[in-house]
Amino acid sequence: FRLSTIPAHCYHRSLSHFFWFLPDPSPSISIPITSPPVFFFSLDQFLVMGRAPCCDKANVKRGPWSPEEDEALRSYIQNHGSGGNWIALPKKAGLKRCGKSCRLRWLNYLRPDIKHGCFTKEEDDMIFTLYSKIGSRWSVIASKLPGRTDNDVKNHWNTKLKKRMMETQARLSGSHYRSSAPPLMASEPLALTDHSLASINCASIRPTDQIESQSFNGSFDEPLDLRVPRQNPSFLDLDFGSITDLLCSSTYEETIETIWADASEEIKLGELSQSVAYLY
DNA sequence: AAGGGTCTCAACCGCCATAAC
DNA sequence: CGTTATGGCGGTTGAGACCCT
Repeated sequence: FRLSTIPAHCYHRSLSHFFWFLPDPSPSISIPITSPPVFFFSLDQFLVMGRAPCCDKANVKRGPWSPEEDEALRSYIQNHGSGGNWIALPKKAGLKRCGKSCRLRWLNYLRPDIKHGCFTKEEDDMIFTLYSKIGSRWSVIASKLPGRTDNDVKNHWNTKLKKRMMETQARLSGSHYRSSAPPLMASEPLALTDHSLASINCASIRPTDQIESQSFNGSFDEPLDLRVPRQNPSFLDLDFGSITDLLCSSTYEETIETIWADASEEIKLGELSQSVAYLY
């Protein structure tokens, strides 16, 4: 058994060796009692428990926030900050809410720098561009749109932009742009995963000798230098402020196209697809 | 006006990474 | 060094608004 399966409000770490199971209906496991038991569970009850909840769900309010709750949360955070502990905050602020719920409400709605209202065309374009390159990493996308939250961006994508993209793709079907590249499916964009980020700099991409990375530590915000061999001896040296800058740059497209152009003779398509997929 | 379908978006769920112990 | 607590994130849900017939 793991202690994590016991609700947090039912035990204290220092008391963990006090647990005892009621014989209900008949115990198949017995645990030595080394000290007087302080809590009691039936085995059946224990076995169906999931992960420890972050709060006592029976005693927290759920659903939409009232203006009074908003004001209580806003005024508490403006006066005291979140204190780096959202779980403890609701009690201090006099709210009968789960800490996670308070965090979400503040970050997605109450924060003073939140931008409400319609998305601009520039914002839509940025979302399209980033989504096609990194997939549904909403927090990364939102970080490039001042005042927008990941939840906002996600909702906007799911309700409006996804539909628009499908329509565009349908209109363009038959186009052979980058036809030998791995297909970019609307529902399954090639994601820039942590593994793929690491791969830009690691041996797994080297067999193709297509991309050489001088410095990269796996973060979206760290400077990134790429050296891409071209068909003749020259190299295309690229310096980017960050991975995100690379993804948004026009040079990014050139980089990808260059790699594809160089693929024709020396590298098996499968290997190259792999490499370019990493870059995406 | 009614009611059924669709859209929107706030809120929740559950998993994962990592800090803390 | 193993375990737990917490924050962060993407996916999903559902109530209410809106639209259409």
